[in-house]
Amino acid sequence: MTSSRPPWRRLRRGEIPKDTVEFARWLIGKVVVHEHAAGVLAGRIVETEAYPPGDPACHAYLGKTARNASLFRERGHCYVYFIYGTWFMLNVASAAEGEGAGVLLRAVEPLHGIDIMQDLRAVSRLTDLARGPGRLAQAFAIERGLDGIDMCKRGRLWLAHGTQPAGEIGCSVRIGLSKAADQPWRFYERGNPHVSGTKRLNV
DNA sequence: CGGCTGATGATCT
DNA sequence: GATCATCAGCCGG
Repeated sequence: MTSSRPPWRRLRRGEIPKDTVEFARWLIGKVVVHEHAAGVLAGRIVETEAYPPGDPACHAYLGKTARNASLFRERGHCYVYFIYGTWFMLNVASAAEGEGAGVLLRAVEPLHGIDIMQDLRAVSRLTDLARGPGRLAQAFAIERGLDGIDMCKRGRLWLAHGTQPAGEIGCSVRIGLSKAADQPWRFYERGNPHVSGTKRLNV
């Protein structure tokens, strides 16, 4: 691609499903774009997890704080947080203003800016670039400064429709939780090698 | 391939 | 002081 504008069609807030779990499923096959200083980074979303209102595992569950404030914004805003002393996680708020819920982007298939992602991650294998939420954030140069951005508007970080529709979508329990670990709120594109998790979760 | 473990720092109690 | 929506590296089968 040259210097022209990225080709993907931006998501409108009005077309986002209002139900968080439905939204997580719907996001499979959509595209996330970061207009980074080094160039445009884009990937096709292949794995998500829903953290709906009232879910004990949702960061909004215990109420609004400085860290999780973005989760309480209108659906479509991003929520970036730092965890395990090393990793950022990229989420999309999924509820009405003030309600508090979100969808974690767990893995993408790199589409554009792959050479930049390889520099950011220091790995060359395509399937190691953004398979897992921490890796995704690293490959996409996601950091604190991006927290709260409206991903339905023109800007540094936004969501778009894919050019390739989602394939068959699988569902499993969420990964890495101690609370509400039995809810089937993880979604992934079946057979896609960029999906994280163990073999038995990806049936 | 699956299972385990140490690293690492912000956040909240 | 505990917890944490993880990862890379290592080990055994």
